[in-house]
Amino acid sequence: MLDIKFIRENGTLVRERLATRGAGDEKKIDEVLELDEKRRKLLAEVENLKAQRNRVSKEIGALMAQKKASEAEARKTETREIGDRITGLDRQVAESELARDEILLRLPNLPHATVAVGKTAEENPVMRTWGSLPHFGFKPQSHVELCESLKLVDFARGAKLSGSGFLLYTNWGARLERALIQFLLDLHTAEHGYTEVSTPYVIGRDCMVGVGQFPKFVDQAYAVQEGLDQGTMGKLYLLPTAEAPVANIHRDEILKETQLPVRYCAYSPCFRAEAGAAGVGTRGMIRVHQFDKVELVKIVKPENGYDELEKLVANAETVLQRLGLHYRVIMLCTGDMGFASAKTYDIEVWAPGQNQFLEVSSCSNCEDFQARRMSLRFKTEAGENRLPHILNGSGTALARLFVALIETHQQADGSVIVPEPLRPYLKTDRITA
RNA sequence: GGAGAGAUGGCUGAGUGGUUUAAGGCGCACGCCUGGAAAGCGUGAGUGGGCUUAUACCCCACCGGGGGUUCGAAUCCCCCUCUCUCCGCCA
Repeated sequence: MLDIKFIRENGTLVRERLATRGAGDEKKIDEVLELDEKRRKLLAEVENLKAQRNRVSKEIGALMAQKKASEAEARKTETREIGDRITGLDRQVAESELARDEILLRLPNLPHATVAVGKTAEENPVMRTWGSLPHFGFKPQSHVELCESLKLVDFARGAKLSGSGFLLYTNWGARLERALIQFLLDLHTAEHGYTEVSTPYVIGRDCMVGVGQFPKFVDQAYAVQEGLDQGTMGKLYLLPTAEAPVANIHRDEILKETQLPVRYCAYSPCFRAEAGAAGVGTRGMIRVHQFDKVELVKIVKPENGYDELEKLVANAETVLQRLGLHYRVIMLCTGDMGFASAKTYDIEVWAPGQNQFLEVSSCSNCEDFQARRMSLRFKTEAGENRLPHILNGSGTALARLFVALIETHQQADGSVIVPEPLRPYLKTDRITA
């Protein structure tokens, strides 16, 4: 959420920056300012009345204590009407506040000044590339073929259990998935200084609002209904990413400055309805309704936000380097950035069987956009409460990592060589049929 | 799922309609005292919002959340959430 005070004082700037996203959000600014103006006007009015009522009530109390009942009665009738006016104004204040926040909650974050301005993914600048295109002395198979021949994933039965977009990993496939999860968690905790957490997979509405998933993207979430009681319907959601619960761990708290930076990593499955994406890259494991991911979340002082973003990306890159996978880092341009982010780098890994790069990580600095939504602050040494920057990044998403890994390390005989760092977890150096 | 108890500031713990402007204690910060410290004494200290050049005044709101009664609610009434104890069920 953007700071209403900032919008008030920098209307032009806000409109310009929002316009670079190309979604027309800047048109909402006038309306927000109007509602805000209205709210503050009504608020001043009602607060004066409340001050007046407080004074008179106190006087009545004093009169009662002095046993001057009739005088007290007179003051009561005199002020009775103030209460009605207050009730009416209170309602109007609440209405304009609600209307204002309804818009504010749907306005995306302002892109950082260093973000490339552009409309679509075509305009995302490539920051760097690591490794090189793998060479094969044969025609590389796609992960779908490999999964079938090596019996790593049973696509048909996954669909039987839960519909298309759900995977049944089998035998070495299941073990490889588990090995990857453990490798990633060990890497980020032991070497990168993150504290591991394991969160509920079913989370409340407030978590979703806090990270900016709601109210705008409700239709992308799976809502959980407890039993058949309609009263509980829609109160809980399957998490779309561990970012949602993890970033909210300190919601409504004031951290001590010395606690920062906070660094968490968490494994979780991620559930995405992918409404409207039917038919887009649905074959195989590239776009599914449920996938595993290890997520990294940082809460840092604002002045360190962008240094920490670079480090976050580097932490995620380490994963691909260790696994010997060719990848590139791109910066999302203003038109392609996510709702809550001020600056995002995506890491894309090369998938030889697809002959394309696949997004396996998205690392963002959301600045204070989420912190404001969830009322997460920290107290400086000087005693001032400030909003921290909240960063998140995948470290990394698994289904696509799985794809790139088996496609890259496949051999002419149809087996897959297991990269060195995974061998202690998988207890084998080669996956064969 | 059933029965009961509870939710008050950083913590503890009073407060059942009006000097509560939330007592007292612990802890915290600063000052006095001291050679230094402890003890003692004094002062201060929450969150959000409005007004404002201002983190200065002043004002409003906040005692788990939401509604209601009243001139006035931490206190009375209704609904909800969470925690604890016991019982039942259960991996």
